[in-house]
Amino acid sequence: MAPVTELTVGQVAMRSGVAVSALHFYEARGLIRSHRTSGNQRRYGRDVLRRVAIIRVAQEVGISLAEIAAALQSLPEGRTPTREDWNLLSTAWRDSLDQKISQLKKLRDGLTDCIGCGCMSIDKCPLRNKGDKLSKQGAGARRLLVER
Amino acid sequence: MAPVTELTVGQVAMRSGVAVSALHFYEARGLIRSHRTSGNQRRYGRDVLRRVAIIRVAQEVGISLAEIAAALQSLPEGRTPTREDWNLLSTAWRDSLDQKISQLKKLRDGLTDCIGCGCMSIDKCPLRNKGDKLSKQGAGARRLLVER
DNA sequence: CTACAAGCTCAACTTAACTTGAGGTCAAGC
DNA sequence: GCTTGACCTCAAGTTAAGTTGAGCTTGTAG
Repeated sequence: MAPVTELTVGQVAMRSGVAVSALHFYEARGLIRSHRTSGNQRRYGRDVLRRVAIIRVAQEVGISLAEIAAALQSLPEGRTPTREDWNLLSTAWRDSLDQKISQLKKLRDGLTDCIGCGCMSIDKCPLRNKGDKLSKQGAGARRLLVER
Repeated sequence: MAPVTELTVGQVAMRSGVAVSALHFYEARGLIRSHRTSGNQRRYGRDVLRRVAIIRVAQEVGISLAEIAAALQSLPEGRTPTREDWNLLSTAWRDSLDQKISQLKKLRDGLTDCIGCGCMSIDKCPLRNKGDKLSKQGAGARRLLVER
């Protein structure tokens, strides 16, 4: 099949809403890839748009570029991702996303519970109690957070 | 009523799992507060533990200290928060938390949908389509993200 | 009463994630 | 064929969120 139109860095920037400098940066970090024209300018395949979309959404919810990069490793470098490729990425991420979602819910509902239960002491707080298992199993850190 | 035991910075650090330096930092940023002994040492009320718990949980899900500080403004400085105080904080945050949760779900399920629908082009991706309303309403930025 | 762990302040360093700027190249329109 | 906007590289600056270290003070246990 005829190659779909390639995109310049400026076009990707415009379409994805990400600065050119950020795209350069992502490329340096291995999150996206381009090839070069004879004049050394970057050209991107269309799949870069979806990659950037995922990068931004993931970042927005507090996932670091390093983690995103790791997850994106499961996508192929050379070609447009297939259904199977997405499947790999999705399952690789599902756990950590589920975990983050449950943590957010806990924060949201935990606050509500604190109101409902009327507890004034941190020691009896339902938000706190979730972590108590943890506090017995290791150093002081991480309690109060959802179990990992 | 007799004042509940106050905590030193070291005790708060141990019980909350946060470094002493971080507590100093949070205080400098107005996220927590202490009073001083005659010897200029910090003393914290017990409510600081819950504050720190909330700070850490919120940070863990990608909320910045600035946002957390803003939310914590609704908690009283001088006394242990009442049910009413928590209520204010909770409702102030609920929207942004709900929004983040839905964004995370969109990321998680969006990936799955991409697999399910088999779409290979960003232009037809369900993850993408959510943002299309936005792309018509302003600059290029922010599309692909959940609407705010 | 003295040793020494725990505190204090302030400045400087660190990492992540970019942005800005300088100085130079490419390519599309007139 | 040249001008002008888009690109290129590389270095340095920026903001957030802390950490580390130096130099000095406090408070508690023996």
